[in-house]
Amino acid sequence: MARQITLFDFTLKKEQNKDESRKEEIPHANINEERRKPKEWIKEAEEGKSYFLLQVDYDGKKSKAICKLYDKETKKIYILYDNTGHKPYFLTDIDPEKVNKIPKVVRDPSFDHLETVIKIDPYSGNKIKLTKIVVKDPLAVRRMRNSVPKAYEAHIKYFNNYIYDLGLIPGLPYVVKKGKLEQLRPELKGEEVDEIRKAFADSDEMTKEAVNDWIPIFESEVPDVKRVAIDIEVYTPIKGRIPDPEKAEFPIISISLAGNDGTKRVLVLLREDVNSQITKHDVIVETFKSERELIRRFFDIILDYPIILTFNGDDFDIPYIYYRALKLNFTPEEIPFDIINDEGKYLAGIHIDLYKFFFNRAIRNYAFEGKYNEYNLDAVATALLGMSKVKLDTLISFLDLDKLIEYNSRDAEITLKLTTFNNNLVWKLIILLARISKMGLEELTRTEVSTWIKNLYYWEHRRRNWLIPLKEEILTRSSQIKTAAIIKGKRYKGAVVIDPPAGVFFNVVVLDFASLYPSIIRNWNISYETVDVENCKNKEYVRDETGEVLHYICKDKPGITAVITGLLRDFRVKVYKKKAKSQNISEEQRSVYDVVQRAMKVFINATYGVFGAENFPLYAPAVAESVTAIGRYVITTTVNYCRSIGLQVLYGDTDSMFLWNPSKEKLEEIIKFVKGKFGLDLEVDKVYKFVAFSGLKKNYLGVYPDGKTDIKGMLAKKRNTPEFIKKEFNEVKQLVTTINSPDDIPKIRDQLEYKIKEIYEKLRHKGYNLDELAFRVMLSKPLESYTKNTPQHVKAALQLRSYGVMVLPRDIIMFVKVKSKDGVKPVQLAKLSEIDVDKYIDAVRSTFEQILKAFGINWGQFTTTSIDTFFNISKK
DNA sequence: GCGGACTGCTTACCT
DNA sequence: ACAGGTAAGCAGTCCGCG
Repeated sequence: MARQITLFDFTLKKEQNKDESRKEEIPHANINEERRKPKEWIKEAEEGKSYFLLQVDYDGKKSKAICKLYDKETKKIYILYDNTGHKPYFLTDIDPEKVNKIPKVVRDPSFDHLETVIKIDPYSGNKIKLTKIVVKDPLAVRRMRNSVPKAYEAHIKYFNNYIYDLGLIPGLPYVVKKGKLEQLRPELKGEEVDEIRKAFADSDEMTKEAVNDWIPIFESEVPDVKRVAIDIEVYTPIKGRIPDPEKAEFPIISISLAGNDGTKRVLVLLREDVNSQITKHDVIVETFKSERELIRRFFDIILDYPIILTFNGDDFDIPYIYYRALKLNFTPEEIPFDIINDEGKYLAGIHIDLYKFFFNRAIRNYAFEGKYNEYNLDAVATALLGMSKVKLDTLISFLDLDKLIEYNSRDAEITLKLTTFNNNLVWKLIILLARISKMGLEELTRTEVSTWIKNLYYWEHRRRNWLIPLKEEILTRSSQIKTAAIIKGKRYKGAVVIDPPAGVFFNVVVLDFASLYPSIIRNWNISYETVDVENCKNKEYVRDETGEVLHYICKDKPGITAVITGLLRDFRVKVYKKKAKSQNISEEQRSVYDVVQRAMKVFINATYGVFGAENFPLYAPAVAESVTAIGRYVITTTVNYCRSIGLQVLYGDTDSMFLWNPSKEKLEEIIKFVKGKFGLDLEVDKVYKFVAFSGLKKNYLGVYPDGKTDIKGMLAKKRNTPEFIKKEFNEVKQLVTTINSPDDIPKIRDQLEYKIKEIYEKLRHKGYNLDELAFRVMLSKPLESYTKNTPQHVKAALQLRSYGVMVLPRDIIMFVKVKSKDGVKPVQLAKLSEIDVDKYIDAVRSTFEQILKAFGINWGQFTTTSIDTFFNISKK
């Protein structure tokens, strides 16, 4: 979590040799293996009742898969043990007789039996015979898979394998019939079905077939599952030391709970060391004389909830509670938590750590469009809810109980709200993502988008009875790369960026290709099993913008990636984006459809990228390279066409074109051209009153007719730019938005000049405070890992550490530039008087130059001579 | 011993 | 562990220089 380091963040310098002390501190460090949880935390599901499937797990004691189901009526979670006799297995391409001769397989105590199965080869479409090695427990697969020459589908987690084989979809409603789960389909109105049919009228047969299966995923109701957010506060005698959960050496002084059933509760420990007077609160406050009683009460309350939400609970709250409870002599059987692989497991239901979910890059960029760029609770809540944590000017340990209750309860409230705001947007998003990826909630919220996509594709392979190919088998076909990346260390060439002029241009229309890469994947039938494959009758060559042939695509049958991406894209564009804007339905319904289209966007946009990612199990560099090559070909051809009909293309990046004052007719002409030539949709994305280009790529200020602005890439936008520069730039921006025609520009030039002189003077006179002057840079890794050089923020962090402050990865280091050996000092240790003013003038200069250049002003014109003149005058 | 040209590292952005 | 492209600022190195 990105912490803001405050002056209170001190820790003992002796922390270093903590390894030895740690071992003694954990009395239960080795009992993980034999620790057992005989208590039945969850009841079994009943025959004939309907439930929502939330997750599938493996129960080691019963050696069975278990489904975790939610009942809307009782608001409780139930489990259903597997009744189909499903067992773990993997596949191999040798005959059963040969497998029988491998002792490491057939002599293993967990070996069960062999079967011959028929699968379809994704490349040829032919049926192939394989031997299925069935075992009694999932760990046996790991032991055996290296004993056969080729082991297929041997790296899939058992519970996911179970989901694929039974065709389950987490997040959908099911009814228990004869002990098995049967999907309940939503009822659709006739016109809704018609609308969907229409959207896929021109699609291939394979897609049409699949559409029916996807409808429940998008249309089934999302249940508002009962859940509670929790947050704990721990007493810390030493300033700023973050308590170590495994040691759990300090008492839990307060636990807050906020439920979507209206619960607002704080359990607080009465203490001698602070004022324990408690006045009125809008939450229920329960006080405890002993910490043990407090924790016991906490366990009692949460057992009513099927879902627990935390913010960073995997790394802090849950393990702290767990180890602290053990320390207070709770037996493991009394604690409804367990810590497995750095995850806090809630044994009576499901625990979702929202920190991990909001940190997920795909969620940040595609679902929330970069609305937050720091990932602590305060930053995310401020950006999404407009609500922040209670500000403190002292340590938690010193707060009187009234303030502690207020602080603690706010955190739980915010955490809950992160899932309930905008009609449960985030909750619905999580469920939609679970349905699309076919993953249980706990795994989904803790993994990145490549895992989601992998799971979606594995599930789809199994549905078609396709054999999931080995990584090597894909790479023998689609690993050839033909282009060189511009950036050192990258594997292949990416997108085109057109060099923009510097200047102010009025009436700029931005056209962009609607989901360019996904559309290319769909229209060109791109997939791992269609690019550069042997035995192909119907080939289409992939040419980039230079006309060079890079790869070929096989058109004999639809590619799985093209089908799935195309289906999601068409559902999104033709059905759900429209529904999200429809005036015929309620605001609440519209917001549901907006969530649906956002969830799709995540998968659609990330699909191209994963095929170029080495760790993705279906990694196929030729696939990724084909997509960008076709992208370059498409945009280059279109830009040339624009220019041929007399339009001025000012700028473009990947899939966009900035046109200067185009006529409606010509716009329509281009759109028609693109549709006809490529079958792609080109759309008017934005219309600017004017755009101020700095002359740099990915760097401009666009102003809309109503005065609203878009700033892209400019220094003034970057998080690490000091606040005072951002503030001053903002004022300049306000000035600039008032411009309505080229005639207004000279007046603005004078005002810009004056403004900069003002800043210059204020700097010289130390008119800004240290916080405003601070550069804020994130530490991306542990201090020791900066071995190649020592950047400034690392220097500042080192100073902090030698002063006794703990610094961790993802911390934001605030430092100022000073005239000293290092050239920097952390704000906490700096004085205003030692600021290196010249360095700040440089920073002001580079930030403002980006806008000045657009207005044709040269910094040197008025700074070197005229600023000095200005000062000579003002000094008089 | 020092400065300029250069490369590499790091961070933060854009699509 | 989705991708590549662009920019800024600094760290560090090499080279030349009586």
